[in-house]
Amino acid sequence: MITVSLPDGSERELPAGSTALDLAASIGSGLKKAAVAATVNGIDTDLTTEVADGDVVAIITNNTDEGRHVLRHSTAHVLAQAVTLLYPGAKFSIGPAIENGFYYDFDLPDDQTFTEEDLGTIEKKMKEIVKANQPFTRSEHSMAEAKELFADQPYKVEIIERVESAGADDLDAGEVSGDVISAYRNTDEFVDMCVGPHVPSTGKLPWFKLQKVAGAHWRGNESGKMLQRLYGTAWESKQALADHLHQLEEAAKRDHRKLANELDLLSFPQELGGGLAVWHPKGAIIRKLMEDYSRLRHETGGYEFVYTPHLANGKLFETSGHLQWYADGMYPPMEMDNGTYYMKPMNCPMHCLIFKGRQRSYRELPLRLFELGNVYRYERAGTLHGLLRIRGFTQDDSHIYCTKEQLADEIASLLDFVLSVLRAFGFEDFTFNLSTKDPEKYVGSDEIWEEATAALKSAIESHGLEYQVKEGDAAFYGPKIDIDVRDAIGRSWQLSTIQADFQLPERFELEYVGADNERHRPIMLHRALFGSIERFFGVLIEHYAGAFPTWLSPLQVRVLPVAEAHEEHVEKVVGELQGAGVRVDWVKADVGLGKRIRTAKMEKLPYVLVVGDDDVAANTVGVNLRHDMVEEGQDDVERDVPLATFIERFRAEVDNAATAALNA
RNA sequence: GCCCUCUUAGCUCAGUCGGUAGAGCACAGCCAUGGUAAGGCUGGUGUCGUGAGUUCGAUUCUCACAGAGGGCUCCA
Repeated sequence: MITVSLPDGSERELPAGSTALDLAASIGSGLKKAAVAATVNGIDTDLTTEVADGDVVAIITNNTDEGRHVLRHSTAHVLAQAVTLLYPGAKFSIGPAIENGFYYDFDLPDDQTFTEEDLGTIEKKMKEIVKANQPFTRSEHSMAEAKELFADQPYKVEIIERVESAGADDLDAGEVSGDVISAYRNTDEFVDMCVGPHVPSTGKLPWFKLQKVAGAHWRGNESGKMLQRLYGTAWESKQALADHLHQLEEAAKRDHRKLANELDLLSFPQELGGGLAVWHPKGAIIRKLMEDYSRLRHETGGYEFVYTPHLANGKLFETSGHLQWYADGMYPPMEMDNGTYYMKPMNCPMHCLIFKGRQRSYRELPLRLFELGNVYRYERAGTLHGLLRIRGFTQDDSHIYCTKEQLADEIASLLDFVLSVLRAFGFEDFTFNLSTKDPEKYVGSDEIWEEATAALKSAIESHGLEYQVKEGDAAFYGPKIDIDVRDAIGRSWQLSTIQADFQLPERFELEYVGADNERHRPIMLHRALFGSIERFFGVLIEHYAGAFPTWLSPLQVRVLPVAEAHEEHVEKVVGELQGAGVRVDWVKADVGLGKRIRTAKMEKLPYVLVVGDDDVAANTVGVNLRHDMVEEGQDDVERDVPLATFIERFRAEVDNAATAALNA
């Protein structure tokens, strides 16, 4: 007998030669069923591994993140086997588990490609493999043996050779670890190189679904061969799979492109060109509110407003360096009789010209220039994505020129500012990323990088905020803080950015006169809170699922007369609401009330007021709230509310939202 | 830019194995005058993304281009 200890500290006796799976079975049949792998003395391993006397063993179950990772990875092997059966000669490269699922990259013979229809066939073949309950059998090999074993899988051989030459990287990590190559065999024909662990057999993997076919460059390199990637999702139970698929459907319903169209907010006319939007009246109301709010905050926040043109002489972008580094991302030149002009991809060079417009004193610093600046970037066709990646957009852009000594304070107050603005739009959950110097690509002295990075860091820390450091992720011109927000359904979006810049002040030879009467070079901060108005609006649509809070709703109230006889009175009600600053309309009673209510609901209006005989008599309204505004246990309809009472409540709600936003 | 897919009425989509097209919603007219999520009847609606090729004939097949979707790469 041997004795192993469990994570809770308890010990268990088992016959010698027992496996981790035997241990699970000895604890309970439920555990045996849920077990997918084990951790023995801190190392993840297969359930079929024998445990030894004194081992510390934890069973990994399928309803944990770790367990799902194992079953997703195992499902990827099933996918690879199915593809090799259906497409003889198919080469497979890598197939890791990812968040919520897995993928596998293939290179099909004779330039064959997968289409969406093939997914069904492949899925069917995978189900057969699951039904056959094939074992995952681990074996270990020397490099030479492994190359022999995978002789007809060139991508695997390439990985082995990279390991041999000690050049393996993160991309290879799922395939190989250490000097010994491990492989998992399902059948006589199918074996895949993999570090494991895996489930004991394919029968453990029934709850998966193939989702999409995509292209992917070999080794994530744009010049690498284009492989065919299949994505799938896999879960521990039928319910978990169904829940996940349901969640995806819910997310799809929030898609800002779909909602922008349905709610008539904006569109991307084909005639306009890719990645360019036109804002319709309803979208424009929201945009104007966002801009008004932003301007108000900047006005009270110590910023000076500037305006700069949409295009500029190319010489400006030579000075700024944009033409040197980002010409590909700019709209092509316009040759004029007095020079070559470009659409501006950024506002900073022009703000630098304003700084440089006259001699500056340290007494003016920090100088904060603000502009809602329209910029144009020729994003590559394949990267466009609704409002989230667009070619013409508006930055709530500011450039702050300050002294080295002012940097830390400036950044700290910026963080307060950013958070308060984001909170006004309903975001509560933030993640901070500090990007540090890329040792391969940077300008400026090491000292100034260190100082600025320390300033950014201490600003975050002094706010008691959690953050992640992204080593080497900074732009070449300075370190930065990016702020991700979490939306209503838990997705994360990068919005705000605060970037130090040591480059542009040099290139534009910006100077101020210090207290010492000497000339000094200022430090420049770039920062955007929304990031771009367009992108922020896209995220906002998805965050609220199109049901904007009342203060942002394009139309806040709709009044519905029950019958024609009430229309005259309704016009008076509407007039009174308009007088109270409500964005309101009304609809004639020539279709059924139920139908008109339904239409208003589909338009996601916060308030629908119904006016009938009683209301005309008593100057009241029936108040119908949008679903998400109804509080727990409250009825969504309240009858006989005096109009004055409704207006009072409405003003309290909207004014609160606006003032709360301002005071946040 | 690269791989796969797609583009038909205002919207969502069906369809034509090559003979110029349909549904629901929306819209218009008439009827119904109705207190909280689709009242009834009738009707109109299309350069079938753009251009070229093959063909007696192309919305359908081929190619190019544009736009979109899913990915890869990229994102100052």
